[in-house]
Amino acid sequence: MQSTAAEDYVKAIYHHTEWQPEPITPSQLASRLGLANSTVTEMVKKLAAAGLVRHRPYGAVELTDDGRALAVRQVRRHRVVETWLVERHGYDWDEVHDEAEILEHALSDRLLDSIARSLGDPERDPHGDPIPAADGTVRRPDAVLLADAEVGHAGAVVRISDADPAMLRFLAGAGVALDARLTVLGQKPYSGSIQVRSGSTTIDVGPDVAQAIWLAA
Amino acid sequence: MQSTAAEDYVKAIYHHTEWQPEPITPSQLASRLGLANSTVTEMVKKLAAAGLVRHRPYGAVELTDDGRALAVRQVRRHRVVETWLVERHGYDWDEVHDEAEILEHALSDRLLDSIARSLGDPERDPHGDPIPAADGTVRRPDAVLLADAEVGHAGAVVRISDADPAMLRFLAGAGVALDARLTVLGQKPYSGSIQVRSGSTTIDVGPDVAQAIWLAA
DNA sequence: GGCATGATTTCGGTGTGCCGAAATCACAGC
DNA sequence: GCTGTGATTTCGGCACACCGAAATCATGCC
Ligand SMILES: [Mn+2]
Ligand SMILES: [Mn+2]
Ligand SMILES: [Mn+2]
Ligand SMILES: [Mn+2]
Repeated sequence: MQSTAAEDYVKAIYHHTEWQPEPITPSQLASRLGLANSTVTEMVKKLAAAGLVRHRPYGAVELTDDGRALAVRQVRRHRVVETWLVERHGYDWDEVHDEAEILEHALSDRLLDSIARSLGDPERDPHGDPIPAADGTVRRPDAVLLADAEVGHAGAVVRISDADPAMLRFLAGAGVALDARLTVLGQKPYSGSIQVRSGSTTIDVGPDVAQAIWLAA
Repeated sequence: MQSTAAEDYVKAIYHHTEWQPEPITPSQLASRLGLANSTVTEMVKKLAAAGLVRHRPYGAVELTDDGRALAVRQVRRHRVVETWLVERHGYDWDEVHDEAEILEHALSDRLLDSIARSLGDPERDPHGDPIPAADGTVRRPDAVLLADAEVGHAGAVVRISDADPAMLRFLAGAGVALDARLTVLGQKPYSGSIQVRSGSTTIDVGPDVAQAIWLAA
């Protein structure tokens, strides 16, 4: 059991607990992967038999140590590829995900490490997600979700979720990029949106965006 | 019908007629792909239904124009990847084939063309095989198989078959590389081998090698 | 023209990863 | 404690790419 499907499953499970620590349910996993619940149930059973995942019937799904190791490896591959596409091939940060999703399964370890080295062994990808080292080491920066940040909090943008390419294009247009310094000004009453200052301009960001941006703590 | 399997089938068919023009039989195709004859019969039927291949029962298999176009595209991808691995990632010419065999199915056209451009749009791969242009144009150099070359013939090595990695290592050790100038000295009686001069040294090459090296005409 | 032979095709079957519909379960609210 | 509800699992089935064994065919030789 080391198919590209298995790689995507463990990566999705890992991803779910990377920035907030709650185990993932089968239906969450199914919707993240775009698959039917029944498909996920069956595959989870196989992953459990292969020792990559722990799962008691009707419960959540958690990675074993082996599963986590495979996931970390896969996350490294994905993010190295995304970084390479942006740095060396002129892709925008909203264009890299789909290509990386395929390529991550097709590169040998040797080639992937060679690409990483040629990029100077970067520690984060174009969206600020940490790139695990070849030995599996992960360093995650201290960060606060913009939605959870207190009024007055100021800090550099450390990570932006790459889940929605359209949002990434919007943010790039609004001047919000990695390392941009943001200050939380406050809530707009009844609007559900947060006012943020970026340089000399003020932006209103809705709840979706506030759930996608992480600031240095 | 545009699966990685289909891509490999049309590539194998194309390959067979690239340097000598005889149509390929199902069993030749099977042995080249490492598959059972029955598997190939079935797949050829599907390829024919998809318009990539012409085939009457019990006959040979030929590419249609569509099939040829797909094959040329695939050959380009394979050879660009091989070149990239050698030029940019320190692979030896006997190490690139397997990695390219997988990667060729995983790169988008955009990324492949970007890689090709970064290499200066090379016209041949590490083994001297011509790399088709993005528009499908192919230029094959005038060449003679060493086995067919007349005594006294002298010319640069233009192509070496990459089918046998061990042979490639042997040849590299013997100083036979792309563009090396060889002179055919003659046959060794009863040995089945051909004497060749490379620079100041003389080499005896057996029939396998003589079938693998092409000299400028 | 008949026949042996090897190539080719047909046939039944496998493993993987997926699906929708039906059955089952956990749990929250009463 | 019962029950309704939504989540989860089970079940039957499909597409793809593959296999070995059995049947069929084309051909070349007598
Ligand atoms: Mn991504
Ligand atoms: Mn993937
Ligand atoms: Mn291939
Ligand atoms: Mn080659």
